[in-house]
Amino acid sequence: MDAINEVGLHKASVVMISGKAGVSPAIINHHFGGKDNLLEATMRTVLKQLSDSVTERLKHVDRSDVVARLNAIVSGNFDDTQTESRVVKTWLAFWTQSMHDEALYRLQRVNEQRLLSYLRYELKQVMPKQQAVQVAKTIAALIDGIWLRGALKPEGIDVPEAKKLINDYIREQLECHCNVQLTAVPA
Amino acid sequence: MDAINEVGLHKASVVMISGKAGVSPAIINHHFGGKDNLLEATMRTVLKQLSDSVTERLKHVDRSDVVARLNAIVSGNFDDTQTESRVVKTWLAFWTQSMHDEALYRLQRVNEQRLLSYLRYELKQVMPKQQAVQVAKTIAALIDGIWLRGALKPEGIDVPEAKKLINDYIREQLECHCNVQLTAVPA
Amino acid sequence: MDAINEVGLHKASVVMISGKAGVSPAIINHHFGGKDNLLEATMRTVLKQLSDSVTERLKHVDRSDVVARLNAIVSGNFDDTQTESRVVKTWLAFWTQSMHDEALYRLQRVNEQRLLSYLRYELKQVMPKQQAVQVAKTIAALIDGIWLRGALKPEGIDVPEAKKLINDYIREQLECHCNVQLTAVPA
Amino acid sequence: MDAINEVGLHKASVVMISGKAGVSPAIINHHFGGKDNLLEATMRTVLKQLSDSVTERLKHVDRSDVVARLNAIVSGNFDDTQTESRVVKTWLAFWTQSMHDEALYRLQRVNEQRLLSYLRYELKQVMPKQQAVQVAKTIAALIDGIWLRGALKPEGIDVPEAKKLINDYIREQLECHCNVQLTAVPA
DNA sequence: GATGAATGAGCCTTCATTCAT
DNA sequence: AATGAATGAAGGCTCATTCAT
Repeated sequence: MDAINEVGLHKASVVMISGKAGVSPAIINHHFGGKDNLLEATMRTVLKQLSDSVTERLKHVDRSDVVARLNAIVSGNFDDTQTESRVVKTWLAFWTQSMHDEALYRLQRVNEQRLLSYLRYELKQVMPKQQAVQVAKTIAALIDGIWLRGALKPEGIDVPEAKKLINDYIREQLECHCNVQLTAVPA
Repeated sequence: MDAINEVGLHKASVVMISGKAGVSPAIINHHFGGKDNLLEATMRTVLKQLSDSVTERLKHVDRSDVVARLNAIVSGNFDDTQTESRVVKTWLAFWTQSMHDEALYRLQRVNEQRLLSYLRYELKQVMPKQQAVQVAKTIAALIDGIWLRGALKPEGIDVPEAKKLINDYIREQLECHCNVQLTAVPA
Repeated sequence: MDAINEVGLHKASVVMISGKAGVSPAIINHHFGGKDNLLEATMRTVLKQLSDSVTERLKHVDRSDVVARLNAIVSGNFDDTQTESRVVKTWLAFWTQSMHDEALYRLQRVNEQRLLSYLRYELKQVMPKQQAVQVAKTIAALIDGIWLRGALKPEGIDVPEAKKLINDYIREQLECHCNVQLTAVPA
Repeated sequence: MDAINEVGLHKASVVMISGKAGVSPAIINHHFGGKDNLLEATMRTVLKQLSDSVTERLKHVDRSDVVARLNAIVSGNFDDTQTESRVVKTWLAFWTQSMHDEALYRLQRVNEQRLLSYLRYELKQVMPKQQAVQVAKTIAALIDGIWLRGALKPEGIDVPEAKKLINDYIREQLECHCNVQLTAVPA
């Protein structure tokens, strides 16, 4: 990730990467079986961290407080581990690459669906399924859109602002359109 | 763009590109001065088309109908010229590359600001400046987020759904929070 | 020669040369039939100037004043037309190239012999033939050696010093070893 | 050097050179860091051999026998390692190239100065400093001039004749003009 | 006579990968 | 498990030269 951060995936040679890691280039092939697989392994780590960030936050939130749970999901997506410059650039390289690499594509797809699934689950507590699907898509798009726009700026992602914009949307969405209480009745 | 679509920017060699264009590899360097500059020139064309898509649509909308104008801007961003697979993949490669190439970065920055500027201008007709800034950011993020999520799917971008999600947000935003009429009074 | 002066023969492309000349690259091939032939034509011009420099000076010197005639030959070899940086670098490129190009080699050979011939002719007026041959070789070597050493310095050739060193040698040679008068008796 | 000998520096491609060496082209860049640096490394070797040739000969000559020491220096400059065709052509290519390559130029400059320095040191034992400087320059020019003229002939350098011409000059110079003994008095 | 557009061949260099140690 | 040396394949780019105009 440090190599990608500095020169981009394309110019991050195995020699450079192994140099930063303090090992020989050969060992990378030995362990990972090629540069492509190294990127895949790297992303598995990052995706695991993302998953952990979200589940960890959800643990500490009451299951019936939908807004808080949605906020927790959003917050997890903007965890420090995901907004560092080196991670952000690796993500973008991963996305670009996933369009031409089956293994990476599957990884990306799983992650994409997981976010939607988390969001839908919560939203369905307080609104009709069809609407929940739509709002989930919108929230997911907001997360990715803000994340992407932040990634493309040298200042990086403004995490507090990101959370504010998305959480504002969530609150308004539930206030304006739900004739239900914002806090779901416990199942 | 066809070459990027098929194998990605990295593996799209000058020979492959020139082959698709039916010319010699040398002429590409002669005219564009290298592969990097070719990508830049390509993106200039795409960005011009995006700009044209938006301005063309705005021309046919009453200046006082803010919602319609915002919808036109959104629609322009999902124009056919921007949602083709080959264009979408080129965009993503461009973004990734712009993080390590000054010339590309400037291009990307200009485009980013232009969208925000268009959105803010319209929103300020019907809401306080500070709020307009925020809503503009949210709409921009939605456009990019939905665009990105669509880009990463093999089915491509679902344009009608994209417009619906974003326009819903716009309508709700103006209905819920503006004590002004949705159609601005003519100046 | 300007192109060679700036970047060396190798990197002096036909485009660069034609640019400096204010013509199209194609015309160079049309007129000279290739880059190699252009170098040959250039050297023919330079060699003609060298020849003219010497003969012109000899015209103004009494045929019986051997020392003065030798000095004139030396002086001709350090004429302004031969000691400019652009000419000097072209000469050196020519020499290097002449080892692998038959046409250039012939040109170089003719010039080499001409100098020796001039020198021998004069020296034989005042010393035995065998000795004249040797001294001629030494003078020729001095001319080329000083010229070369000057060529390799950024300050260029110090012409007055060059002439002094060589003419000193000539004078001493004729003073020390010739029991003949320094001025030959008219034939 | 074999490649330069056969086709000249320009046409001596890395592939040809590596072919002659029985290795892959890539290893040349790996070890030397490019074709330019390979030439530099080659010349360092040649210059070291030249330096060794001279110092080795000087070791076996009495410090007080100035003529013999000068002859030794001359002889060292016409050592077998310096007069082979492949070395001679490499030298000439090196000179030509040194005019447009900073690293090569420094190398060339050091070598040039070293010869003058050696010569001056000996000459100052038997003549005034100012005169020693001049004679040193003349001897150096003779060495280079004869070397160059020999280089340009297909027969190559006639080493015995070269030494004779230069040593004759040295002897005459010391006989004619020095009111000192040819053999310096021991310090 | 002169040119601009275009090309094909070739070169230097990079780099992921292999293999003997 | 780890490495240093080495390689083969490929890529971007340059350039002398050609050709229709």
